[in-house]
Amino acid sequence: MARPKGFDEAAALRAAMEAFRARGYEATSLTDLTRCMGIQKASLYGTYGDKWQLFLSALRRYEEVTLEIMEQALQQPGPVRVAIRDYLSGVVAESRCAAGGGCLFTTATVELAPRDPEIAERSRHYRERMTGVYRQALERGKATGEVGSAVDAETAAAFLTTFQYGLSVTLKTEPDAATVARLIDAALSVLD
Amino acid sequence: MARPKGFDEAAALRAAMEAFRARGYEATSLTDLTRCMGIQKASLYGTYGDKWQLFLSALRRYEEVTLEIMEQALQQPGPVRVAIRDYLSGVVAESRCAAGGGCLFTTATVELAPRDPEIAERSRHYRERMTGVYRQALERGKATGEVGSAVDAETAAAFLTTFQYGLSVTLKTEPDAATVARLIDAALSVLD
DNA sequence: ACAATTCTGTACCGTTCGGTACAGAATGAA
DNA sequence: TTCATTCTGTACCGAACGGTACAGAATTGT
Repeated sequence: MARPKGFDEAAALRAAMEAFRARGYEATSLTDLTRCMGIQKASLYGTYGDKWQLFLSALRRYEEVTLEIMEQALQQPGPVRVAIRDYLSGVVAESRCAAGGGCLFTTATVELAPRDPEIAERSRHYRERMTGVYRQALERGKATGEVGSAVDAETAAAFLTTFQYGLSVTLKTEPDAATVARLIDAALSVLD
Repeated sequence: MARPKGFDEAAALRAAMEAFRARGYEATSLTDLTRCMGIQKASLYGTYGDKWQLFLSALRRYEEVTLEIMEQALQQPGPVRVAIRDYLSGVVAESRCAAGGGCLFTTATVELAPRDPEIAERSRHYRERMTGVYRQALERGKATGEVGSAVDAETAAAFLTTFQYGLSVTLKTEPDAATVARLIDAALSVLD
């Protein structure tokens, strides 16, 4: 047929995702993207469409990847609180090693949701999925008696989602790991 | 001497602050600013300097205004938990009525802190001041026995600050007041 | 060899951006 | 009045942006 693509589509998309995570949508120029993705403009437009569609693709990928990680972490055997704490610690550590990382949905929500209904809708959808994963874990914890019976799983799950968003903002400027660990423990005391 | 300024400097700055709150720094163009501030470019540059300095001025003003409100709210007589809940409810309500509002520091932190050390520093400073106000209130609550003696005021205060940041992200897409109220109650259970 | 496709690289386009310059009207103090 | 200052309005600048076009090299199947 013809010459095959000379780059890894998934890897390039991952690189774009990292760039958007670090700098947001507007501040990430096409020059930034082509450089960090290791491809030329022509390849970018031919493969992903324009900048906006590339961003949406990165958002979709981020959603799938992070929710997969989250589900796996929270379904870990053992105490649910430990699973949640380890999961959040992992999020923190990952956000720290990826230079200027943080949650892509936090960035997208703050920067774009107020002026773009599609982003607002995707943001809502992501929040609901996250909350669902938390709720499932909390119900498991209530069944084993580990989580207090007075705790409403849906409310506590929504709380943890909101706390995680707050954490991703905090991580932009707070570098002290011990402080962050204490924050997580404080949040988990809601489950008493 | 000469013709006096024909507009209210403070009011114009407040208008700029609202614009930045709603759309962030990059997405707020000079055209947006001059329109919502009701002045011309020449007046803007003559009075506030360039766009960046105007943003810093808005940030400073936002810091003073919001911390003043927060201090007053948390020093209200009566139970501390009630004061905190009313304060957070007020933040939510205010963010809702100001179209596309939300916390200016949340926006600034997410959008600019990763690439601008000055914003990162100001963001840290603001966080510390907020945490300080919370801590003061919590220590008062511990003195009256209202807040559990097992609660560390500094940690709980930092937690509340982070939660408030999460709340400001949540408010970008979550319009249901009852849901938000439950989130606040859940967060306050940390003080048990 | 040939055709089809994708690559790299560069050049270019229209638009918008932040920022400046300037002309003329308005206003107030000396 | 006169002068200094600030206003409004418009026009303009250089730079950067997203996006397109195109030429030529490279790589595959037929």
